[in-house]
Amino acid sequence: MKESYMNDFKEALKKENLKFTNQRYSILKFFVNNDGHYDCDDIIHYLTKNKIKVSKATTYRTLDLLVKYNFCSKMVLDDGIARYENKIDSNHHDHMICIDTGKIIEFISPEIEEIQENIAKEKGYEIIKHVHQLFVKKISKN
Amino acid sequence: MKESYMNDFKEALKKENLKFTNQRYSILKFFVNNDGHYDCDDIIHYLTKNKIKVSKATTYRTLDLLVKYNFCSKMVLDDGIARYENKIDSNHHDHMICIDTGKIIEFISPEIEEIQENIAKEKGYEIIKHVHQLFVKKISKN
DNA sequence: GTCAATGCAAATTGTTTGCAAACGT
DNA sequence: ACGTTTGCAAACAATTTGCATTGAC
Repeated sequence: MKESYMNDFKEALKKENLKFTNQRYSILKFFVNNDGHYDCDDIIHYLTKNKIKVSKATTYRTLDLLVKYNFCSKMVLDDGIARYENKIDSNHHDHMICIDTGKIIEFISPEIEEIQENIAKEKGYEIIKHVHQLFVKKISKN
Repeated sequence: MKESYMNDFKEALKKENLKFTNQRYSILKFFVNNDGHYDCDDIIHYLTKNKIKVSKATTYRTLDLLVKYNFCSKMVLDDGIARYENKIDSNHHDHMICIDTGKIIEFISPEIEEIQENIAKEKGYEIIKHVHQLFVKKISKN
């Protein structure tokens, strides 16, 4: 299970008629090794620090591919910056974002998942993906 | 109730030491008269058609103000474009977005609202705002 | 008349694209 | 050797900002 993503990745590349390159591989591995939410620059800085040369252009092009094949997911907050996170062997979850610290906490609620499925179904739709973010503040103890 | 937003608006302006101008007023009125989700250009086109001159700069500056004082809300989808909608005397709701047509359907679920409140509370947080979007596709009848 | 608001155009920022050089097969 | 990928720099698009002019009070 730990290695199967490599085969999946190679299959995805084949399906798109793309070649296996060090940059593509390194970006994929970045997500396997790093849990959390990163923007394009985060990824480039990390890879550069690890002596892997990769440009913005290639990073964005690869991220699109990874999103398309469900290796990671994209989210855009109100600041307009796209952030990406690992989706490989990580279960689905949603996000609580602390508006003071920026800390991101993951949560999952099967009840909510079920209710929203039903809401969509009632209107004649099926859910392809969803975004559920709670912007929160620590409760003060006063 | 229909007019109270004007007083609220004037109070907000006073609180920010800002003047009541035709541009600010017109953008506020735009939201009162138009239900739906609009980006900056939509608003400018509408106002221009109605013989009101307003620039991008002013529109963005005013939208920030309206969001800050809860006259409207901002949402940014994966395309990175900010869309705004009326929040005055319109009840809270979330969004289903058809990925084929772009159509936006509103929904509300008190159960979900309650569950998410509890999730936040359990982690010691209170919800300031939230984003809940279902990206959907029409169910085909095959 | 004073100081803030506006509109314009320039600047900024995140992302995308065209193209010559480098790389995978 | 071939066609693809890369990195760079230029192009783009949404948003923000600086500044001279206009407008609210």
